[in-house]
Amino acid sequence: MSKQYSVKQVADLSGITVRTLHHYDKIGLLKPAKRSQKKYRYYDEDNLLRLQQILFYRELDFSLEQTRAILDDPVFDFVKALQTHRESLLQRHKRMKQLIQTVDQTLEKIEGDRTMALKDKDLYKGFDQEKIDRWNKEVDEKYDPEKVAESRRNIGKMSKDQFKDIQKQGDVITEALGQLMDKGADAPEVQEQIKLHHAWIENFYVCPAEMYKGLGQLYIENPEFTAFYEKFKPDLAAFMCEAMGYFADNVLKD
Amino acid sequence: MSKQYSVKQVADLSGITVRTLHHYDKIGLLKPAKRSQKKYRYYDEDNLLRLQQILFYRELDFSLEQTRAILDDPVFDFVKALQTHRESLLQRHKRMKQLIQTVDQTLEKIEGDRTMALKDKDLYKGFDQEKIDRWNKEVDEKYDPEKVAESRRNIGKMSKDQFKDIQKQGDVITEALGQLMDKGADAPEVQEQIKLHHAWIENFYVCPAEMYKGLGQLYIENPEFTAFYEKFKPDLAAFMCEAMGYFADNVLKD
DNA sequence: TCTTGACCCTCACCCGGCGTCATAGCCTAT
DNA sequence: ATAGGCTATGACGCCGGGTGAGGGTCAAGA
Repeated sequence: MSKQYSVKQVADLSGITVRTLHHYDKIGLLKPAKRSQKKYRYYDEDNLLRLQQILFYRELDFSLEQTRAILDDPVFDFVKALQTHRESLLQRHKRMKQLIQTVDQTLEKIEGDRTMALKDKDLYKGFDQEKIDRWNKEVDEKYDPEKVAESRRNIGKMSKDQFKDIQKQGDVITEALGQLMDKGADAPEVQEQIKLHHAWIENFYVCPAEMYKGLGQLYIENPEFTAFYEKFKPDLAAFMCEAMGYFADNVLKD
Repeated sequence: MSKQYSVKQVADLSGITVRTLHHYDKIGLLKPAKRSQKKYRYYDEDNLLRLQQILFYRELDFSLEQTRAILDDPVFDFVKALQTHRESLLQRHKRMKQLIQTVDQTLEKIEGDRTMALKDKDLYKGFDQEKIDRWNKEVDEKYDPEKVAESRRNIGKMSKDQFKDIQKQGDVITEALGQLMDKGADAPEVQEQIKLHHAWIENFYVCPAEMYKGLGQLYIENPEFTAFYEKFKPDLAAFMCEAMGYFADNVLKD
């Protein structure tokens, strides 16, 4: 009599979960060799072999149904199944490439918007292109990559509740700024809120003066952002941009 | 008052289904601007704009939840969302490449098995490598690509019932051969079943003598196939291989 | 012998992104 | 009035399991 294995043992040996074994049993993909009186599942060596094959095809992204078809009758077009599958993989591979390109283009466009804001709008006469380039470099080098990476990880780890909280905080600040639009962008009340806003932004990334200015420009250059702020109040985006510029120049002024 | 659009109109304009609009409404991703007394949904231009953005992110394979987060608060890390997403796309892209390579290797290995069967096993002394190569070419050219492609399409179109029927036919034939293992591989009864087997194989692909021989070899060389036939009877794979060889030489003999 | 803790079972709901009914109400044209 | 084309809601289904709940089983130690 050959060895027999419990669900847990098989799970541990193969690195899948017990639940998955239950699932494979239920859908008839891998039935245990024996069931004890008490309904315990016991697997034999053949079962393990079959499981290996199942996992092999799973690795290759075959569906469980396809896998079953192949294992139960490999003659039925084993090679062609592989070839067909290869085709579909190739398809998806191409798609991924396209998606990445599109994302890249979008990123470039946004980055372009920001640079444009700095370059063409003639708002920063004191900074020539060389300085801007140097600043870009500095941001890359100065803000310790480890810290940046860490803050990213933090964001990834944020719970949904934390996420919501922070979103609400942002909304409160924006709302407050909306109420202050009759004041000038340099009014103390406004600047107080902007200070909060800047602190809020720094929840997400280190944001020195020039970057904060750039962000303000982005608010009026990029429709996504503009639309968002217009929902609070008409022209809020422009107002914020101005207030943020003032704050960057007079308070942050790195 | 700006124009308003019914579900159907929006669906037709944007190329998605009405159901999808219902779904987006339910999950709060895209709420219609108005609901009539009778609960009919009416969308306005802003809704259409938002839908465009939703579809943009959908194109990029963002989840609806991510999309909602981005559209409802683009400030919350719009750029980083893109970058993170780019990472995950890149990951998947790499994975696809790997999968394709693995499939290719598997295909090569199988092809290798078959070639080995023809080349090393010294079973075909009459055919030198050159002839084998020529045969490979001929198969590629002779069997009208259109027909091959068509048969592939047919297999793809096969209903599940047809599929099952054909699988059963194959099992019946194999079973019958299992019962005949006490006869010689060249016995008339055996050869009769093998004839059926060959006809059955040609359901899937044109299978001239040499290919049929190769297939027989594959049955004993490739564990997938061997295991399958061993489940019917021990040594059935070897028996079939022999009988198939005999049939190829004496009946098909292209 | 009894208890503990690790293991096992089944049942059943959950995720995403909708497709696909079923059932019923509404609107318009003939 | 009747047909057909639109609309609504609600519920189940798909895939590949995750994640319990609620209860039974087993071996080892006190």
